[in-house]
Amino acid sequence: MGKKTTFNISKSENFSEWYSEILQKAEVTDIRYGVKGFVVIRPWGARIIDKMYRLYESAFQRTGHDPAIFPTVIPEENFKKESSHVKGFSPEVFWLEQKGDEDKVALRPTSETAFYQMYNLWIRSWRDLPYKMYQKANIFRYETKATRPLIRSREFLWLESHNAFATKKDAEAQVLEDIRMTEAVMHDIFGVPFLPMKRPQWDKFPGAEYTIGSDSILPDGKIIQQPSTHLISQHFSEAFDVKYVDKNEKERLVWQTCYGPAVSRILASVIAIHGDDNGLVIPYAIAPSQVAIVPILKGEDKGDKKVIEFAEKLAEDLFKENITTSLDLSDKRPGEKFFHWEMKGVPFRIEIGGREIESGELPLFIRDTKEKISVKVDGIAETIKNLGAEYDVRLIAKADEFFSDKIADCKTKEEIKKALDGKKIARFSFCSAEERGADCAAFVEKELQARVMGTRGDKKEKASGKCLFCGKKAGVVVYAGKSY
RNA sequence: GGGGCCAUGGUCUAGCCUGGUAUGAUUCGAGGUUUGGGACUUCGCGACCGCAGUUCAAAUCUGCGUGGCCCCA
Repeated sequence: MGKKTTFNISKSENFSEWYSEILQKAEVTDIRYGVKGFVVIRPWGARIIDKMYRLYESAFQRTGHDPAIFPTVIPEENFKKESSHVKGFSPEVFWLEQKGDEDKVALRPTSETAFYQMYNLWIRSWRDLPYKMYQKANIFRYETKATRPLIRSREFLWLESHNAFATKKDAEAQVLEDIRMTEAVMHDIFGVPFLPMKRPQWDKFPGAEYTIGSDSILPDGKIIQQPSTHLISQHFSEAFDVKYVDKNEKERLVWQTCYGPAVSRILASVIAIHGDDNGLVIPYAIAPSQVAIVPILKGEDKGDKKVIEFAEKLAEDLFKENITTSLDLSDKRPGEKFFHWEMKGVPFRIEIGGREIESGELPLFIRDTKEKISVKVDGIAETIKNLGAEYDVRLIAKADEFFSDKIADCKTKEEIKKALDGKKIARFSFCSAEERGADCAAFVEKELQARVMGTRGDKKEKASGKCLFCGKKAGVVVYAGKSY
């Protein structure tokens, strides 16, 4: 076996460089486009993203959301209607100057102010509610901090839902449904573990009553915010005058929520969490190619034609069963092909030579465990599907294990520091997640270079003792970590 | 928000201090020998980030711009 490794850098030793290198080597992205914060997503990455979108969209539709496609630009007037929203987003908006007297327009940094203008027209009666709609969109934010491909780009790919309800209770139930959707898709399919964190008041979405973000962690111990859901209550319905007539013929403002999973950023987590020093490891459910077929060729005169025919038929049969394959007929040597498809993160590899045609047994290599087993040609599609399901269960379990180990309970500042230095998330008692806790949070940032992520959004955790920073009675249990 | 480092064929890299024909590997294309875990070989294509300045002469020195990476807040 060759001594060469695929990467110069190991993921555990230097995640940052490993990440840059894997994106390039596996042809996921290309950073040479030449505009800061904008990257090209190459076919291998685009195919993963395509599958992720399909799965996420089907989850939206199953939960009663309708698709829509809104313009990329937002009129300046709309954008400015909700005051805290303007204030929060203004610094990162790309503005487009138009010709002549036409008003300037914003490249959407999020689309509340696009949707709600129309909701004002579309929502008339209690019969229209709940009103649940989503779109697949490119979003533009002028990030000033260091940009990283997929992790923090100035243009990213996401889905955003904007929902309207008759009551606050209904809206709050939607927030919980959003968290369940994150669990069902991002965790249960893509294998990205997270904590639903209710953001402190000083860190909520501009225009929201409260925000629940899904925080995941990368191998370097840094927190990455994944989908967030927001109860925006009536802040926008007031600004955009989105009203309905209730059963008693009274006009009422709707209660609203919004939710935004960034698919391109989730891909960053997928790559970071599952990948290893041999390259990508992609869950079976979203792998661009689920099986690589490598024919072992020995020369025209030694039956290559039969081997190729056999391999082509196998690819065809698997295709009919909705299993995507890559049949590698290039003239590289087998060993090189093996390494190539491993690096690309294809879950399974099948080798086919004269021996296999004789025996009807195919060697099947499994990417994550790197073991080679033997499978029968008969019923192979079924076998692969079963192995694929097991494959994903294994990846998710491994990711969960990695994640569960990352939360450290801390009783002193020193313990918090130790947790953070050990690339972990610190959990500790804290005075308050309301505005009055902001000073202590600023202290955490300054002294520990960490961000208070918030309190659990899915359950209550009981605080005890005093806040470690101001000494007042602790009211909440918060989580803090180094942030991207 | 502040600071540092860097930019040479597709990729990685030598040369830069001390200005004068740009090094090597890999990739890519063509051929041959090969093919059950990264083969070998011959030939070929291909580069000094942009603009300005200094100079007889700039990859090399200076300034500005653009892009990338890292550290700190």
